[in-house]
Parts: sequence; C-alpha cells; structure tokens
Amino acid sequence: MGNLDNSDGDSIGDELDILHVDMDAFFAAVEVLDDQSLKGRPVIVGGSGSRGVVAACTYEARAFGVRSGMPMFRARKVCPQGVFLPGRFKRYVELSRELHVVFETFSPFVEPISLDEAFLDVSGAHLLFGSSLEIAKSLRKEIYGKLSLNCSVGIGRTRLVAKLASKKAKPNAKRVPGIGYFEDGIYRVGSDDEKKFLFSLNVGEVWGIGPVTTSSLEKMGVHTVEELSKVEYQVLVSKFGIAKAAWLKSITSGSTQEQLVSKTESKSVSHEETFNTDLDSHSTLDIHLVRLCDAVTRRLRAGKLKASTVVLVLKYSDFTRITRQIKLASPSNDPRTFLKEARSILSQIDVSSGIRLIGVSASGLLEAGGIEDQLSFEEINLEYESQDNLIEAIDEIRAKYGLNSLGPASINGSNTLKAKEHGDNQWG
DNA sequence: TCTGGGGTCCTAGGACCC
DNA sequence: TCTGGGGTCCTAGGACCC
Repeated sequence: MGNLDNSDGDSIGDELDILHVDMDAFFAAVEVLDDQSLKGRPVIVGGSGSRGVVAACTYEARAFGVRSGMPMFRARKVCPQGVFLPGRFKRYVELSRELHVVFETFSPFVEPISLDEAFLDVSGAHLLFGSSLEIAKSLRKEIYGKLSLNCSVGIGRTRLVAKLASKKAKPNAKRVPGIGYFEDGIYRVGSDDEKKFLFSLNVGEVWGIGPVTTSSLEKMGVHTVEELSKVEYQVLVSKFGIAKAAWLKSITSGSTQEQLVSKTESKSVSHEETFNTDLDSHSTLDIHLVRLCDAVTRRLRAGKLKASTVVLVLKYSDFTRITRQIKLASPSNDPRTFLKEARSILSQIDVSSGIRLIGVSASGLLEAGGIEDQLSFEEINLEYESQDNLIEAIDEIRAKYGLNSLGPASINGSNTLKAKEHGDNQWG
C-alpha cells in the first residue's frame, strides 16, 4: 500500500508512523565529542575495576572485536591500543535531555527507551514536516546540528519493526538487498515489505528474544522468524507459557499499531556493587550495605518517594543470584530503617562460600506524604522526628557540597577509597 | 583475568480466605 | 468429615533490555 508515488516507497499517509531513534555508540561518541583528539581512535567506555564490562565503544573499537557487555579484560586483550575511559554519566544525562528536546519538536508522542533511544509517533506531523522519511532526515540533521552526534533511525508501522529497522540503519549493519529502503542512517520498512523483512531475521535478532529463548527455539529447529511463523501456537504455549507464546506469534502475524507510552513512574530504585574480589564475612559486607542503603534512600528522598519493600540482592561466586525481601511496617525512605531490615536479612544468609555482588532495592514506591504515608507510632516519637530533620539537613549539605561531603561513618572511615571509586563509577 | 549496573515484566508456588 | 475451587497477595527466581 501507498507505494506508488516514488521509487523508495515513501509517501504520506501510508501508516508508517513509528520512528525509532538510536544514537550511534552514544557514550563513546560523547567522549570523542568532548575530546576531539580521540577522533578516529578505538574508544572504549566501561567499568574501571577488574571486573568491569564495556558499556559502549566506537566503531573503530568494534573493528577489533570489542562489543558492549564484553568484560574489560577481554576488550584490553583484543584491543590493547584502545582508549579506555570510565565514563561520565552526568554528561550523558545532560546530552540526553538536549536530545529529548529535539524529539519533542517533531512529535508530542515520544516514548523514551533509554538515555539515547526513543520511539516517536509522527502520525500527526506529516502536514508540518512531510513524509516519515523526510521527518527522519530532518530529525537526523537537527540532532547533528544541536549535539554534533550521529544517530540511526528506523521507520516502520509498529514499534517492533521500527526498532529492528534502526538496527539495520547502523553504520556497520548487514542489510539484505531488496528488503527495505536504506539511506544515510535511515532504514525504512514499508508495509508491503514488513513480512519479508521480519522473516529474513534470525530469531535472536528480535527485540525481546534473548539468548535463552533463542537456544530453546534452535533446539526445536527454529532459527529464523520465518521458521518461527510455522510453529503451532500450542507448541509454543507448552514450551514458553501463554503470554510469551502469544507474543512470539504476534511477531509474525502483523500486530496492530500500539500506542506509545510517553512516561512511566519508576517501580523500583536500586543500587548494587560488584567487588573486585569476593567477600565472605558479614562484617565486611555490612560496610557496603551501609553505603547502599544510604544511596537508595537518598534517591528516594530526592524523588520525594517512600518504599514499602526492601530487597536484598546477593550474587555468589558461582553467579547464582538470590533475592530476599521484607515488607516494611510502613513505607519509608529512612536509611536507618533500610539498614536494619537489610541487616536482619543478611544475618540469616550463609556467605562463607563467597559473595561477588551485594545490592539493595526499594520497591512498592509511593509518593512521600501521600495518604498511605501515615506516620507509624514509632515515627511520632520526638527523638525520631529530630533525626528525620537531621537526614534532611544532610541531604541539603550534600546537594550544596557534593555527595562525599557527608555520609555514614563507614564511608568516611577505612573505606574512603572504595567509596570514592564507587562514586566515580556511578552509572545512575 | 572470566562475565556491570539499573531497570521491567512474567511465572510459579504457597498462604489465606471465601 | 471430606473435598474443592477461585481469587488475591506475597515471595523468589528468571528472561530480557540498554
């Protein structure tokens, strides 16, 4: 449909209204932007500890085989001439905000996926900006003009198609000739091309099909989306459950257009830390627990939130991950409450086999001061009230003088170096 | 020198109530 | 006294994403 007016199949009103915009090598590209001497070099952004992984890398680094998610030690091995940087999360957030301002000038319907990625529904923008392809071109131009950063844009009828299309728009993507339309960082999948496009993909390329599902499907002899389309629904149900089977089927059945979701409230706030070497004593773990409870509740307070559930996360040396949660008597963002509950959970867990990671997560979030947020009898106690004032004062001092200006005793004591390193490596 | 950190959603099982 | 189903809430784990 709507493919009669010109050779690339671009036209107004053919319902290809979803754009997926994805910055190219975002974190690494920002580092090059801010230090032009890095231009053309293999820049790798990632954790600086011995157990860090690659968060992003330039295409020059990819040429050496570096990939995001790869352990840093391996990246250093395959690319010893690389420029390894710890990353500057605040700077990425800053540019992300500018990016989203540009998005908003093209459509009021924006669904952010991450700092550097979003869906745009441009169905109402054609009169102003032209066809979806023309909008994509203007968008790329505008983003480069404002941020001096490159992005890739996928155009399709649904979010899934647009998302998969933007991958094919990337500088190093392999594209199948005769499917879709590619031009300068933009890949457009027309309605009449959609089935051919999806069927050409391996199942593992699909957004939402990860390594585990891919391997299950491959064991069934299913490697491509085309092969997946031929599998009986009931077979998928028995293998993956109803929800996932229905979703897998929807990939190939040409699902209808979904509404974009512009903004959602966070459902949890968490911090976790992987140690350079495994820890096997409660007392050492406790030092980290103090800091994590402090960090999580600080973020809750900054967002004017309280949590009704505290979750302790542990990862053992063998990568087994366990979670233990406790529901609070009343919602809280008080580090003392969090620490008390987290400690009581931790005390019941055998850590002698070695703990690689510890984390604290807050869920069941409520606005602080909401109707569910009545004071408990304990909190009405005057002594507590004065300590709450103290916590507020600490937050203010930190806002003025920086996060490390004040903190729990354990941060300012023997663990200072560690705390600083943690601060430098924060991703969010 | 093995494999981050911050999230979301789904599932399964048990407790409890009707 | 035995049997049983459904609904809801909670917990733990797992898959997946960037």
